[in-house]
Amino acid sequence: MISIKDEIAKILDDKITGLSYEEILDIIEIPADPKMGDYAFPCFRLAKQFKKAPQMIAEEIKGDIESADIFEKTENVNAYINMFISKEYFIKNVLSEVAKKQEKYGSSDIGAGKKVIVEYSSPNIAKPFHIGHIRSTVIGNSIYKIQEFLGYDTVRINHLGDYGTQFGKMIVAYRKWGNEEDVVKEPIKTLLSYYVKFHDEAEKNPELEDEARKTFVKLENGEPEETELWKWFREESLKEFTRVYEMLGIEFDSYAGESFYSDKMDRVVKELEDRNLLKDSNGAKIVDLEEYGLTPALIKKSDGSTLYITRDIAAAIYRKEHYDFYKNIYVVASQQNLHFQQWFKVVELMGYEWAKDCVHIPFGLVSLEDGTMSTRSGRVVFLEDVLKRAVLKTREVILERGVNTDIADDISKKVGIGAVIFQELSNNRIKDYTFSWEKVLNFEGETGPYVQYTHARAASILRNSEKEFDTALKEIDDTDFSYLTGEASYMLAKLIYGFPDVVKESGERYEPSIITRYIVDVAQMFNRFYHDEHILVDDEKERKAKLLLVFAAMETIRNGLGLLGIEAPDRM
RNA sequence: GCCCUUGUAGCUCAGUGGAUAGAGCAAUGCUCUCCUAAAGCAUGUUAGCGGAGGUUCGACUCCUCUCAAGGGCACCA
Repeated sequence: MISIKDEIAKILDDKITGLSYEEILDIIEIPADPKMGDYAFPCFRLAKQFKKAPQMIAEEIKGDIESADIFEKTENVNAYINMFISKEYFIKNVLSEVAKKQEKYGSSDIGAGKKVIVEYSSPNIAKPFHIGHIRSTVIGNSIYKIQEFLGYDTVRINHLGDYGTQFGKMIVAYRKWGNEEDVVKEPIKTLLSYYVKFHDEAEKNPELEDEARKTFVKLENGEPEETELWKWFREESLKEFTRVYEMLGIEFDSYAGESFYSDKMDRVVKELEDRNLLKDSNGAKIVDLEEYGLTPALIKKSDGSTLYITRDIAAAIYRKEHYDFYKNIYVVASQQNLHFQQWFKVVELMGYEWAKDCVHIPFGLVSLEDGTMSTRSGRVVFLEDVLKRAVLKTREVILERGVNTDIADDISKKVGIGAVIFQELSNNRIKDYTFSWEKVLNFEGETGPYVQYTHARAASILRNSEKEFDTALKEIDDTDFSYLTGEASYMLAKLIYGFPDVVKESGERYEPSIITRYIVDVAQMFNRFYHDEHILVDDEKERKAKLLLVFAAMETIRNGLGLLGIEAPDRM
């Protein structure tokens, strides 16, 4: 696709002395109101340099460029040079590009040959997968998809919380009160009940804590019995997590969790010692970070055991050596900001220049209407329940609308789950929010179902005129795009044109909501076009041109939804 | 006490220096003999962007101070 902005920059660069091509490119903007043009070049910045009033400069430059054939017209308004692009030229440019790229439209190869690791989801074994976990899971998945679309080689890592003293507790509790059948039947719930019981009992009988610690040491030392139990807990938990991942359509390349690094931590401690970074403090070993304005990083407890900061450092080193990443991304709650700042700094002090390539992508907190979530007190909303209810609600709506029952199941899954994901990815990830059933089950306005519905409408039109659309695609060079210069169709084409930049921006900022917002805009504009203009008109040339626009809108929405991890059903 | 984040319409949120600050929800009215009404259209002197200073030709956007809410601050992860 021809970059219109580049074309304009070239034209301006020929006429303006004293500004580089890049500077010009940087100044060109898109006016807030399309009535003011497709692109604008504000001249205020040039006033000092040229020692002239901005209005005059604008007038002169305008005179120099107005004859260029990509412009329909140019205007000078309050020192802005407003440029109107020739509509047919513009539309042809965009629609040809979408027709050529199709499911690849919006993608890029800027990441070619570079490896990006995305760590996300990372639930704790034997603990419920609740609504709080949706954030890392869904945001991380979308970030992975966006990076991949930008051409990066990606590795998806689920850094399971499968290690630590808690497993000593679990093993002790299981041996005391557990039973195999219950665990197999309902692993998470059962294991959690053991865990809760352990804490209750430990209050009366503190020796249990000791026993748990000793048991964890046995596990660390690879004692067969403990290892066997631990493996079993892990597998049973994973089965349950996998069920949710399947519903969400999420996969991982690696489930190397905390336990995977258990034998890789001595090396970290040794390197820290060799570099004289470790200090004794109240019997514990720390890295003092005071001169960087951070509290100390606790590497080893006074009892000699390690902490998760050490595991994260070991994991990062392993990943660098094993994958040689270009970026190492952690999609983890903002509560852990300090933790990441600390260990990124420690890795830097260890002399690893790649410390700068590690990025923490924080996100805000989810709370419930009656307060923060608490597993122990039962104040928790299970993610699986949310997904199931969304699917059920969708099914009701579908049946009301008289959709064929044999496709109802498939569609209600795609739409229901899509609604939940879409909602999650609608706002800037840093915002906190309160979970509400009413909100997650609302399907009107700026929601997933709205966008999917728009896509289904477009798909339906193309289905109804399949053969004609095929020939329109083949004969795209002969298309008369003047039929698409109406307000809604031209604005729609302009929006579609912006998709590749939107993908890049959301990739650079690790912000999926940019795409969510954008596809809502595309859907809104498509719906306006759909109402304003009849698409399957009698005139063949007009019909073909319109079909190409419908196709471009549909592809853009479909590709955008794909980047969010949401399916785009062809009918609903 | 220190550090981080957030504070924009009744509600939920967009808007990472540029032209009169935008959506959705909620409210009222209208549009299905016409490509799917999970849609579209119209109606708000709806907020001057928590507050005060400053930088800039220009600030919701950058800086300083301040208020409020959330999170974090060593042997949990």
